Amino acid sequence: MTLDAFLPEHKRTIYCGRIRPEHVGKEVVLCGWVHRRRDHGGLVFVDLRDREGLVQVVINPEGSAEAHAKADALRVEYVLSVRGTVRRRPPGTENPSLPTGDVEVAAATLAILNESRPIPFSLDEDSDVAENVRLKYRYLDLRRPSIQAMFVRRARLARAVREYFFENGFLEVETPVLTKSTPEGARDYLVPSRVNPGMFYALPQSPQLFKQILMMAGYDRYAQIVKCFRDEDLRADRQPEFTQIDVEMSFIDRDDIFTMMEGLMARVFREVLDVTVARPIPRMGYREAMDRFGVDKPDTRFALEIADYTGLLSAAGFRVFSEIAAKGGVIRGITVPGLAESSRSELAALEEVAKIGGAAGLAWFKATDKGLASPLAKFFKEEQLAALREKSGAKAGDLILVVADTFDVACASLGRLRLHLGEKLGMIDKSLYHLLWVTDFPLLEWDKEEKRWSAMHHPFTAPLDEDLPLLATDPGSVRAKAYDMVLNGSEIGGGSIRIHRKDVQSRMFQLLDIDPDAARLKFGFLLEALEFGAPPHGGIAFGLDRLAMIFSGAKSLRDVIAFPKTQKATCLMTDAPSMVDVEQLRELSIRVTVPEKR
RNA sequence: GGGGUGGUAGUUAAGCUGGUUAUAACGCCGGCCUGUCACGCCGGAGGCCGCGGGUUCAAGUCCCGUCCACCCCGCCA
Repeated sequence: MTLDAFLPEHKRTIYCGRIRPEHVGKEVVLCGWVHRRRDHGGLVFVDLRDREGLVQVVINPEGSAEAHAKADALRVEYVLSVRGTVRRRPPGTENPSLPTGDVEVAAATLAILNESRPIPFSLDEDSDVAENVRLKYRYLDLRRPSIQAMFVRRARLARAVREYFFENGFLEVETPVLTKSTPEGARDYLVPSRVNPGMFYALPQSPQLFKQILMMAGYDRYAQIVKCFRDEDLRADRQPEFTQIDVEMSFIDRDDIFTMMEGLMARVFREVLDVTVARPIPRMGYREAMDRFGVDKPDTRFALEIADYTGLLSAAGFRVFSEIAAKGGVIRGITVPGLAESSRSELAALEEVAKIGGAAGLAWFKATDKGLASPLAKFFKEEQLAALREKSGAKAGDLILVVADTFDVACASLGRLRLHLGEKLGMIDKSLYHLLWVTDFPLLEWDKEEKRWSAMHHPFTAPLDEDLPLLATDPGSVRAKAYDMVLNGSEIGGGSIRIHRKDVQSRMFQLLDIDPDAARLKFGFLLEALEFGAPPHGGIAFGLDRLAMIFSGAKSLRDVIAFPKTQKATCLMTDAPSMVDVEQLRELSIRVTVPEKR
């Protein structure tokens, strides 16, 4: 078949999805894809689709014999330009499920600008297609209206962010993508330097050091929407390249960051979702979050909080419990409403959930009219059981689930169990958006494998002033001026007030067991900059992709990234990564040590 | 590195304890059809059952290995 050339008269005058009764009588030119064709032999209906939606085009042999002759060849996803007149649909043929359903376009001329092979999967919204197929033909998947809606929303989000920072006097400064590999943190993506054989750049895990340097350079308020790269294993909410809303400010303390960022949240929630954010956003200490919810990013849309029974259940009775308590462990539990009738297998399933968090087992107590029923009941005194029931607040019909283990394991297991049950029992109101600041994170955490302290946030995070003396005596209990923003149980941002004094920074490196020579080699420029008048400063970075994901109700980051990577960090559309020419490698002074497959 | 789920036509799935020619729906191709909108009606084509090996008279089905996709743990300052 011969295709029509794209002539000036084929240029669009209006989007398909924008046509309304107010356009009745007007001549329009539409450009779009054939979403569906209904050929009645005589009359042909074509649903023409573009970015803004779809509209029904009617091709009548009596109206335009030429257009009708062409219509016979039309297939799904052919690209058309249609000139025609908007008219009201005959009474009784309106389609109320379509925004354009009261009108249709009567085609006068029709240009077939391109044809399409039969598409490998249906673009219908209700068709459920395997993700690997969708990702291979990502350009087709991206045509789906619901996917396009996500990218429209994401673009609106990014625009709101830029406008907010612009209005508040922030400067957008670009930072390098080819930069220096730094120790600590995630694995780097490396880029070989051809002109410096044997040497490598790293792609930034974040522009952390550059934004701090910008503060030292006097740029005061910086914000950038920027790509970051981390070579770690993927998850539904983790991609190797992702986008941060990166922010840094000078001459500020934590409250200034909170206030400014609460303004940002209010702005984007208003612009993207038309939701009002209640300010100030609640704050919770890290320790409280762990105690009450078992995680540092609590979903506060529902209760089901964790209670501590260490004192209560370790005293005499059950030896497993008392031994764990004696070793410094904890005995904690959650009280689940209405689950006392759970079967053996249902309880076993809950135990499996707890085990993912590391728990060795899950104890349970069923609250009845008479008291607490449990295989463990015989190990405890009547008063203990009564006290447990009292403290748990369990009513008849409720189920108390108990984990006894180290603090970390108990938190991980019960936190996971809590989310699992909250979801399963429909305790989460999905229409809610709960924002929360989590503050006072530990400065350091003990790295069991390397047997040394490592920075929980990053090595440039300032300790709380009142905890400074503890640096020498009890580093593990030092809290940091670090904070995360949590939305519905998801970490959407995190930051800190930075160290701006060289002596404190040097002590930090000392604690982290980074010797002065190594520190100079890796961060020499930062340490030196600290000697030339570094202002007090701090900042934060938000995960733009994660925000877009939550705003769209997506289950995976891949849904809100136009060209995402698979779990093995490959791109099914381009087939990246791939082998390169030997000559390319020679130029880069690189030899590959992987044996060739077959 | 580890645990789990899945892989059968272009797509989505069925195929039980191994047993004639591997089913269905949608899509595709041909024909008919002037008010449909998941249009309808008639006819047709379409398969390396992910890949490799094994057990067996016989494997889509059982066993071993492997690849791919997804979820999770570790990892992610």
